[in-house]
Amino acid sequence: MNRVFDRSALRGIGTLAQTMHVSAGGDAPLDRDNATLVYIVAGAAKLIARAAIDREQVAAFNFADDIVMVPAQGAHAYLLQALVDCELLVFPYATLRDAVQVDPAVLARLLDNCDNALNRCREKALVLGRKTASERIACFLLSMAARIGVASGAAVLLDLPMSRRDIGDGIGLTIETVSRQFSLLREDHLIATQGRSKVLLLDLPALKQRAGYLKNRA
Amino acid sequence: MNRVFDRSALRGIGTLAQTMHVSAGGDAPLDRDNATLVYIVAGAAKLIARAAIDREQVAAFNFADDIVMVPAQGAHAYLLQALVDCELLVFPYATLRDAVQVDPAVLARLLDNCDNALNRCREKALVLGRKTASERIACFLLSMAARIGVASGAAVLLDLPMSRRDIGDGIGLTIETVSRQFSLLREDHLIATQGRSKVLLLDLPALKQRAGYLKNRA
DNA sequence: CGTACAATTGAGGTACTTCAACTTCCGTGG
DNA sequence: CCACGGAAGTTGAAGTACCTCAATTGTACG
Repeated sequence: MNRVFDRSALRGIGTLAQTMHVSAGGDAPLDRDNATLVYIVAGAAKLIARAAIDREQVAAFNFADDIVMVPAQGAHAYLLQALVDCELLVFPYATLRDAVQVDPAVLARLLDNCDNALNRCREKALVLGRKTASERIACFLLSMAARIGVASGAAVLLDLPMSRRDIGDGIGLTIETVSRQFSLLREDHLIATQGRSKVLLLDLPALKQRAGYLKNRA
Repeated sequence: MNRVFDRSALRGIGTLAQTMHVSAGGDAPLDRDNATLVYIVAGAAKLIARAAIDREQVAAFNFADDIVMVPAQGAHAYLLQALVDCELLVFPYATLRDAVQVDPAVLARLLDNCDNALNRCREKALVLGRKTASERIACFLLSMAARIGVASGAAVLLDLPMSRRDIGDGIGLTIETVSRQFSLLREDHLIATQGRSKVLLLDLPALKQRAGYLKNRA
C-alpha cells in the first residue's frame, strides 16, 4: 500500500492535523471559507456539492486511505458527509501545501492523489453528460467494484455503504430510476442483490458492455 | 500573473518539454498510454472525453497560461483539440512530477493548478447532474465571463472560441437546446449576440439568478 | 413483533432530444 | 465590392427517456 501519509510523513505534518470522528450520516465540521484536505483513516464518506437543500450532486465517494480535497464554498456549498462512522485527519489545504515543501516526495504524492481525483471526476462528467440511465448504473457498479469490490469466484461482491438516493445523487438520476435499473439488471441476471446494501456482480463482461466503454481498447 | 512555469522554473525543466503547434480544429498528438501535462502558451483548446465517435463530453475548456492534465486512455479516450491555433508545451506527467521535486515551489504550484482543475470539474459535475438547461447555459456564460470576459461598462463581452456544439458537449445538451436557450436569453434581454461568437452579457445579476447558485452566500 | 424508513413498482407528466426545414453567417472567388 | 456556397445556427413539431407523484412491498432495528 502506497499511503500518502506514511509514518515518516506524518512525523513532519502531524501537528497540522486535526483528528475527527464523524458518525454515520453526520457532516464533517470543516472550515467553509478555506479549502480543506481530509485523509480518511477509516470509514466511508461522500463529498457533496449542494445547489439547494433538495438538490445536491455527490462529487465523489471516498473510502479508507483516500484523500479528499474539499473546496471552499463558492457558488455552491461542499460538504463531506459520513456514510458510516468515520475517523478523519483534517488539514487546512494551504497550510499543508506550504508545510510539505520540505518533503517533495509527499508533495508529489499529493499531486498524484489530486490527479487521480481529477481523472475520476472527469469520468463522472462524461457519465453525467452523455450516458443513459442503464450505462450510468453499469459505470457506477464497475467503478465501485474497482474500489471496494471483493472477488468471489468469477463474480464480485459489493457491500455498498450508500443508499439508492446517494447513488442517484452520484450519477444524476432519481432514486426511482436507480431502483428500476437495478431491477432490470436483476432480470437479466447481471447482478443479484441481497438486502439493501449487498450487490453481487455476476457478469462483469456484460456490465462493461452496458457501461458504454470504448470498443477498441488497447 | 502567477505563472506556473516562469523563467526560473523553465530553466530546470525546459529540456523535458516538447513544443507543439496545433492549428484550429486539430488534435494535439499526445501519448495515449501515459498521462500528459500540457501548458498552453497561446491559443484555446478543449479537453474532450470520448465514449464513442458521436458521443463526447468536453471535460474542460482551456486558454492561454492554463495547464491541462490529460489522462491516459482508460475506459474512455481523452483528446486535446485546438479551438484556435495553439502553441503548446508538452510534458510526460510522471517525468515532470519526478523532475520538479528539486523545486518544491513549482511542485506546489502544480498542485494548486490541479486543485483548481478539480474544483472546476466538480462544479461541472453539479451542472451536468442537477441543473436544468437554462441554469446550465447561465453557469456556462458566467464561467466563461470569469475566464475570458472583457468588462464593457456594466456588461461583459465574450468572444467565444467554441461552437454551439462545443458548448453543448460541455454542458450536456444538444446544439438545438443550446440555441433555444440563447434565444430565450436574448428575448429576456440578458444577453445580446453579434455574429457567431460574440456574446454580450447585459445583466450579470439576472444571469446569476438563473444559474441556480446558492442564495445565502457569505 | 411492530414500527419507521428504504426500496420497489406503476401511471402519468415533462424537459430535453430527435428529425426536419429554414435562415444567417462568413470565407471565397468572380 | 458583391455574389455564391457551404457550414453554423435557428426554429418548429413530434418522440422519448427520465422525472414526479402515489401506492405497495421489503428491510433493519428497537
